[in-house]
This record gives sequence, C-alpha cells and structure tokens, in this order.
Amino acid sequence: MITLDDNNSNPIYEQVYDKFTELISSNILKVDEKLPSIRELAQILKINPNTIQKSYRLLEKNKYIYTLAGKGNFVAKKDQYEQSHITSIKLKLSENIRSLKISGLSNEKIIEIIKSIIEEDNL
Amino acid sequence: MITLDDNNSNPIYEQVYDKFTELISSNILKVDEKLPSIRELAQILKINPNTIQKSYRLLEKNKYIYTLAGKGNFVAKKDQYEQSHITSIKLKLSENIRSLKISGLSNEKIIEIIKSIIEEDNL
Amino acid sequence: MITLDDNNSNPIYEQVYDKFTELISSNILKVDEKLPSIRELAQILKINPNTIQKSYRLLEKNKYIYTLAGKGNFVAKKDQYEQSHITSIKLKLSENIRSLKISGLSNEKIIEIIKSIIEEDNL
Amino acid sequence: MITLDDNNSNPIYEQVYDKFTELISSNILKVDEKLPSIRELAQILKINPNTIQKSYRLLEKNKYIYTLAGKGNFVAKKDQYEQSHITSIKLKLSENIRSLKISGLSNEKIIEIIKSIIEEDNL
DNA sequence: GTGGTCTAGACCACC
DNA sequence: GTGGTCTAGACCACG
Repeated sequence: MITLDDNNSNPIYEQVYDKFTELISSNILKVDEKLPSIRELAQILKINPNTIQKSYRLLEKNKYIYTLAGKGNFVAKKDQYEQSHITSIKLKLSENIRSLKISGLSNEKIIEIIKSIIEEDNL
Repeated sequence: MITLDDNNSNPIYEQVYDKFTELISSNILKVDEKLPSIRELAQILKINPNTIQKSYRLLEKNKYIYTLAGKGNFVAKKDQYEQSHITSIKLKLSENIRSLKISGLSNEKIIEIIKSIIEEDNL
Repeated sequence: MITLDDNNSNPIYEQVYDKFTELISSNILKVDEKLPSIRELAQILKINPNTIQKSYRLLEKNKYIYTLAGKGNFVAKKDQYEQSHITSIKLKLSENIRSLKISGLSNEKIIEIIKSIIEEDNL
Repeated sequence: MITLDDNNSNPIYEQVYDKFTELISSNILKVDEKLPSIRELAQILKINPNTIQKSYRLLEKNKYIYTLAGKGNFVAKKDQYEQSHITSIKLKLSENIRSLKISGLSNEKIIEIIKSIIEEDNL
C-alpha cells in the first residue's frame, strides 16, 4: 500500500504523509477506515516508529484522519479536510502561474500549456 | 530591490535566489547588468556574505547569471536559462494538477479553477 | 583512505573531490557504499566540516554520490556519472593534443608520445 | 591578434599568456619579433596595464620572451622554451590518461580514443 | 549522529 | 574594489 523511494530526498515522514493524503483524497482509503498501526507500518517499511508517528500527527493536524487513543487512527470525513486541501493546491498553482506570467507568457499561452498538461497527464 | 521575509520558512539563500530569478525573468534586471556585489548586498540585507554567495552560485549554476572573479556578477543571456526555467515550472504545475485529479475534480472543473486564478491574479 | 597534499595549490575541497572520484571510478568504493560522514572526515583530515561539505556537494552535483539527509552520503550508480566523467577527460585530452599540434608536432610523433606515456605509466 | 573572451572564467592574465604561447609556438610570432608594448595592448584590450605586465612576466619566466629594458619584449629562441613547454603538456596528458585507466579503460581503448581525437581535430 | 543552514570573520587572487 | 576559499562554531530538522 505504501512504498518509500530511497532516492527521494524528501524527508521520509513527508513521503508517508503524501502517500496517505493521496490514498484518502482518491477514496482508496474510505471514511472511518482504520489506518495501519504505527508499529505495524514501521516494521513493514523498516523505518523508525517515531517517523510514522510524525506523519500521523501531521495527517491529524490537517484533518485527514482522527485518532482514538488506544484504538487507532481513522480516515476523517471528507468535508473535514477537502476544502483546505484544495485551497492549498490552488495556492501552489497560483504561485506557479505567477512565475509563468513574470517570464512574459500571455494568459492564453498559459491556458494552452495547462490544457496540454491536463490531457497528456494520464495518471 | 530585494527584501527578506522573516516569516518565510524557506532558507534565506533560496529567498534571495527566488527574488533574483524574478527580477531577471521579468527583465527588470537586463542582460549584462551587474548585480549588487556580495558584500554590498549582505550589508543591505544584514545577512552574512556567505549566504549571498550561496544564492549567487545557485543563480550561476542555473545560468541566470555569470560571474567574473574580481569584477562581479552579471545577468546572463536569456536563452541560457529560459527553457529550463519554464520546464521546471511546468513540472510543478503538472504535480499540482495531478493532485486535483486525485481529489476527484473533473478536467473541466480544473480548467475553470485555473482560469479564475489567471484572471484574479493581478500581479 | 584520503590524504591531503600541502604542496598542492588546488583548493582543499577540490583535492578531496578528486580523491573520491578516483576511489569511485576505480570501484574501490562500491555502489551504495557509505562515505565517511562530514564531521568524521573533517576530524581525520583536520580541516573544517564546511570544506568537506563543499566537496560532497560537488560530488553530488556530478552524480558520483547521492545524499540522504540525516543518513549520510552514498556512492551513486555507475551510469549516473560515467559517461560525463569520460567525456570531460576527453575534452582535456583534446586541448592538450591541440597544444602539441600547434607546437608543430606531427600526428605520428604525438601518437608515439602517447604510447610511451601509456606504457611507462604503471599506476 | 589577441582577443579576450568575457565568458571565459580564466583570469585575464592567463588568457593573454595562453594566446601568446600559442602565437609563439605556432611561429606566427617569430624569433626576435617585438611584442606589442604593455600600454598599447592594454588600450586595445581595454584592460589594466598591470594585467598585461603580469602576463609578460610569466612569459618571460617561462622563456617564451626576453625583455630589454626601455626597448620592449621580444620572442625568445625556440630551444629556450620548447622543451619545457612540451614537457608540461606531457605531464597533463599523463594525468588524463591515468584517469582513463582508473575508470577501467584498457590501453588499447585509450589509444583508439586518442587516435580519433587526433584525426577529428581539425584545428 | 546525520546533513543543511547560517554567522562572523580571515586571507588570497585578481583588477 | 571584486569574488573564492577556508575556519570555527552555532542551531535546526531528521532518523
């Protein structure tokens, strides 16, 4: 379910966080579904439990999951995180588009680029 | 010309780098124009000369500027960096769009969002 | 493993870089093998950690090693750097041969010189 | 006769030195021919006379030219510099060939490479 | 304990 | 004056 990329220079806790936000946003992990326990996942990925702990705290902070002490970590309801999630992506998009404008590209040219990305991008 | 944002968690050398890529991309700094000397800029921003040097080395590596030892740092020709600059932004855009798709947004919805960003964004 | 030459006018960080490219090219340091930590090597060579870091950054830039923050620096896969490594040497050879031609040596004479170097050179 | 390359990161005095060693080695400047005066050349190249001075001192030290106080700088006899000139190039060649050996290339492969350089190189 | 960032300040080569 | 190199040492994020 989760795999790590050794050549990725991002911190491990962030990689784990990103994987889970993807799994949750795309509904592969469904509302109220239980995430793997910290110790279990740590063993599977052969990393330190503290690292998983950090990822889970971050997911909780951003409302992707909720924690029940002694029971585990569970996927939160969509509306808990969805808006903030999309808003944060919009913010990044906004910065990138600003960069393209600064480079002198016209609005039309930018939309053209975006469209080609959306269509080519078969993920 | 250049200001630092204390609240920004990015490394200082990156903030300086970003400011200059903007000034250069937007043609405010023109080809062969001299950048402030390392020491001078360090004094103005009240940071260490080594930090500026790191920014300038990064700018040089990415072909935004060229360095003449004993003379200073100068804006490079556009075609030296422009393509790689835009390509790297496209890459980031591509990742953000992928995130939106994963969140379940349709292509039409995404283009709508982009258009609203482009038009609102009056920079 | 690594020694410095006080009489060498090259910057220390370059000497360290050169030693490692040799150790890696000659397979004495093998793929994924860990390099000494920055602090450790700095202590052994009695130089500043920043200087080692500069060497390691250069090795990373040229794909000889990859860096995992908090874990260490490791030898990269051969194909990451090999081609560019040999190409850069060819470039230098080309310049030197050009110099000999300019001095009036014939092609035959040059090949003769090269052969004698290759055979004498028992490294 | 002499031109400078602004994009060349080599020190100017070295560029000037290199140009003259080429002109002298290739017999374009002939024995006992007078070099341009320091001030004259400085004006033409729009650089500081001290810089030319440094190049000429280096040429003199390496026996490419001889200086007559109050008269000028003149091309020295071939045998004054030729041997040391060629020896220094051999040294560089030797280092490059050593690098190729370390990378695992066989003697035969190296000679092959050299031959292709010599033949392609139409300078 | 690892690398990443940053400071304060020195000395050098070059112009 | 300029940038390039180097030192000594600090603080932080990460594992």
